[in-house]
Amino acid sequence: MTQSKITEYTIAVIVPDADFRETLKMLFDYSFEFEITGLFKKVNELVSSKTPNPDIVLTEITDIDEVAIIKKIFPSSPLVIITGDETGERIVQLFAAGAAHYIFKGSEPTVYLNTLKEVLEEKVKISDSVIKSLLAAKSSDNKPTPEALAILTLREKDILNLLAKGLPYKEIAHNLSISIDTVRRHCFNIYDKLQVSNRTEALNKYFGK
Amino acid sequence: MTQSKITEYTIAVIVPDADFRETLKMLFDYSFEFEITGLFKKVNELVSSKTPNPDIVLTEITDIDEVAIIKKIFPSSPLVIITGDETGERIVQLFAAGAAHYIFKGSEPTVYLNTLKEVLEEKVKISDSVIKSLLAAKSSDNKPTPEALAILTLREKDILNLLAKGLPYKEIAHNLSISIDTVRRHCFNIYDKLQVSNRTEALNKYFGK
DNA sequence: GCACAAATACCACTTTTGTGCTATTGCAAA
DNA sequence: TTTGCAATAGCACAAAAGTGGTATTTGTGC
Repeated sequence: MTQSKITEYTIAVIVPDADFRETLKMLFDYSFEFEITGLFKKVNELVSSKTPNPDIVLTEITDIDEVAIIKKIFPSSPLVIITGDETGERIVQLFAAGAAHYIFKGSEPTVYLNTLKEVLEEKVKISDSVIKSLLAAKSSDNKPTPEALAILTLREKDILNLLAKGLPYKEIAHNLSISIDTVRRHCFNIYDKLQVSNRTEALNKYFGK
Repeated sequence: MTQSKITEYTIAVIVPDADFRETLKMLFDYSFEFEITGLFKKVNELVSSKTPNPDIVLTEITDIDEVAIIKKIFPSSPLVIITGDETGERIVQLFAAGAAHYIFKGSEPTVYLNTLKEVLEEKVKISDSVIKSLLAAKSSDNKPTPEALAILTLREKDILNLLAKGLPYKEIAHNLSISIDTVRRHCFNIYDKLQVSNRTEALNKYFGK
């Protein structure tokens, strides 16, 4: 007596942990809706495989560039990330990298299945424009702190903006048509005022990290 | 001869400025897709009205508390905010208050119509959990460029993150319990891969300026 | 006119970085 | 099994950055 599945979605799973991977395999094997067409430990396994495009991809990988690679291999398959990161520091980047949704690792099996189905049925979707807006909004937080702005002179800000480009003293000097020693002097004064001891720290402090 | 509208969405508009409100009224009156079912100057006008739930709400109000009130009155209607120059923290807060999207005030009429349609048709939506994550992630926002991500090894990324703090070799070495020479080697390899010649340039390239 | 800050400049010195070599170990893919 | 890369480490030298001192010019405010 065979059991026929009603709505069957193909799913690719990339999960490093062996036990967890097996658990997920069982979950999908016993579900009526999903059929695993690819089960991988790491992204590079996926790279060298010739797995056909699944309807959806589920992965525990949270490294941004690896997520990007998965997205490159299956550009049209929605990508769901399993994460234990409660603070969600990386979540923005994960969405930016192409994730469609995410699931907390400790969630119940039904949460996994329901979230995946929701994503597939397009009930939840985040538009690129919204993501862009959010990222843009966040990056424009990188404005100088008021205190820092107040204590630096105009010229010091000029210098700082050139420091931000990674230019060496010599080029800053040439750029502003002043002597290298003057640039050094300005830098020294900047570090002194911001109470830091090198370029990177100064930039972090001035531009808000 | 009457003109029948094809897809007609109901829309509520809350805009303080009289001229602008009239402009929007005209825009929607002449559009085929929207029918204004509520036109208000302020939020308290909306409160005392008995306007039925519209398909979508458009408002110029950017005060977080008032936005929250609108959201309370029409909990199921997506809310689109018209904003002049709001950047940074504020936009994230607007999303947190329940906004589905926003439009810059100076935008072309078609931008208004298209954005509203996008919100309605694409089910553009951000879940609360994502908003919380975004708020939590805040300033610790580093978004490496995909190309840069692909070529750096895990260890090199470790190093880069410490470089970003402005730490000298010595402290990076101590931090990772490896020798200074190894740190120098990693840095050299990083610069080589990113095709830059110092820390600041590397950080700009990797973290997207 | 004088005081003061900002911008300029030079010198000397130390520390940190950046670059070019070589070389070993371990792991994973071909 | 061999090949290749990641990670480790050492050494030497050149280049740049950072720190201290002093000093001149210029413009603004009192």
